[in-house]
Amino acid sequence: MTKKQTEKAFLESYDIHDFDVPLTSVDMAIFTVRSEKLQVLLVKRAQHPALGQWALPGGFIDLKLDKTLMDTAKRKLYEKTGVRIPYLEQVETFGSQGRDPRGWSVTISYLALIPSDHITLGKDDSSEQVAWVPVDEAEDQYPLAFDHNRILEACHQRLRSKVQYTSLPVNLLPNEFTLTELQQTFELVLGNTVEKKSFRRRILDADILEATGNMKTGSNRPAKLYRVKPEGQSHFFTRNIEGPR
Amino acid sequence: MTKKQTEKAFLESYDIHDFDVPLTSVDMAIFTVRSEKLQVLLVKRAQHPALGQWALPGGFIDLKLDKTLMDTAKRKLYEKTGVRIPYLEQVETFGSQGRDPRGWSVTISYLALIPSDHITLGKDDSSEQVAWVPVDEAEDQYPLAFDHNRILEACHQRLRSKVQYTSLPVNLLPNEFTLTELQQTFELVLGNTVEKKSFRRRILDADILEATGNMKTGSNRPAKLYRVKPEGQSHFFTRNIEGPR
DNA sequence: TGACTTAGGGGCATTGAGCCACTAACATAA
DNA sequence: TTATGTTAGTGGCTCAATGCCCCTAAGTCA
Repeated sequence: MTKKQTEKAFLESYDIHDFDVPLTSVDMAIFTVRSEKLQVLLVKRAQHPALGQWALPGGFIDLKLDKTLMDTAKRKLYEKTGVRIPYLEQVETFGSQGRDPRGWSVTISYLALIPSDHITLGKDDSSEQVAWVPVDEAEDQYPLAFDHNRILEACHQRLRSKVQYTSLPVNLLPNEFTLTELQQTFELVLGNTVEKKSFRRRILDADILEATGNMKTGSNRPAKLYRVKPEGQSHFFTRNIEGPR
Repeated sequence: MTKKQTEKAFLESYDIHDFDVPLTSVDMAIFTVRSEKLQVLLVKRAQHPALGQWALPGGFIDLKLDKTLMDTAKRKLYEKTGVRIPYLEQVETFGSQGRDPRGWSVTISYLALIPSDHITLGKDDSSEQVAWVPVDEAEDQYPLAFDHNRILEACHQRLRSKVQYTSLPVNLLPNEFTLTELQQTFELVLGNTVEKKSFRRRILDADILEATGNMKTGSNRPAKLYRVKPEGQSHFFTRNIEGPR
């Protein structure tokens, strides 16, 4: 018997149902900016366990539909928001004996950023109650299901941390935006102010934006409109931005 | 019937064996410095699938023994190296339909750093063949089992990236070390040279080391010995280090 | 036409890193 | 005892990026 035949025989006799394995799911923190606040999407659980509690959207891997974990995340995001191509990044995997009453479970958490003008709730047929909640409120005033408060904090922390040295917040804005809007979005995510000149120098030197020539009009000098260059999605800067002391 | 009773009933009737779930495991890249090279621990698989191929150490979660994913990682690390308290960090979770011939599978990867003087191979009773391999060789010349080449690259990349702005490499050295040894370790991990003065300024300004007063003797000026301050395990710097142009 | 508001940039001060050369402290050999 | 070689450790200049302040630009509106 060759080694290959042996492996084939092994695989034929293998059945995962014979083993004790953890439950494995995907949960995600979907962020956007609404009413000048960083907000996160929550769903009210329509099923046991934790029925009726607020939770991060998520669910099990569909072994038929999904080819990768990212597929599961994309599917969930689309079901909840109707957004197909957002910024999506894996954050951290939580797994323990007690985090789900059903037993040993593992959840892979994802961070999603979607533009504020792309929100179309209710594509989902699960008839779950869905709400956008300011992140600070969600962290401090909502007792989320399972360990979702911890997951949310991990995602929020990752977001804040990456904003220090990347251009991530462009994914929270519509296609076209002004530098002032971009700066305000940075400030929202960072939670502190940013020095205007340093910010503009940094963004423009990074060469990730292109002006669209149009102007945004108001009762003052119009601002140039920019959009992200095709390959400029996630640029890394060299230093931090800090506000005035 | 109250809500709580309903949940209890739900949990009693719940059986994970009724569902299709992915296989879930933990794999890890254990790094150390040997012969002035960054090396990684590989094991030769003693079981199907991929029997006889080199792979990263890892295995399934023991739902009885392990309370968290970190426990699984610690247990595996101890089995292979005899090290109990290393630097251990979760890196990335890989999950897909095809990465394991047994079917849909998920693996949570961990990065471990152990001091070069703590290595005691063979605590394991699995009688697997175990080897330290220079990382570059492992990546380029070893066709690892499953998607372990990709996992190794992710861990290696995470390590290199974090060395840019943290003091991680102290975990690759014995308790006491000289600044020159520390610099050499940084250079090994980074793959390029580091400017001496800048390096020392940065490390000492960070205030994460304390001199032990002793000196290391040689045929030249003795170097001060340092050790990591109790709470200085993983300091974050503000900027990058770069070698001469 | 002047007041008001936000966009955008000029230019200097400050800070931290790169760099090189210099001194310090040992062993060893003449 | 002294010269020599080697590595440890530092002083101090240069350069580049950022912080900071304030000026100008370009609109609306009364």
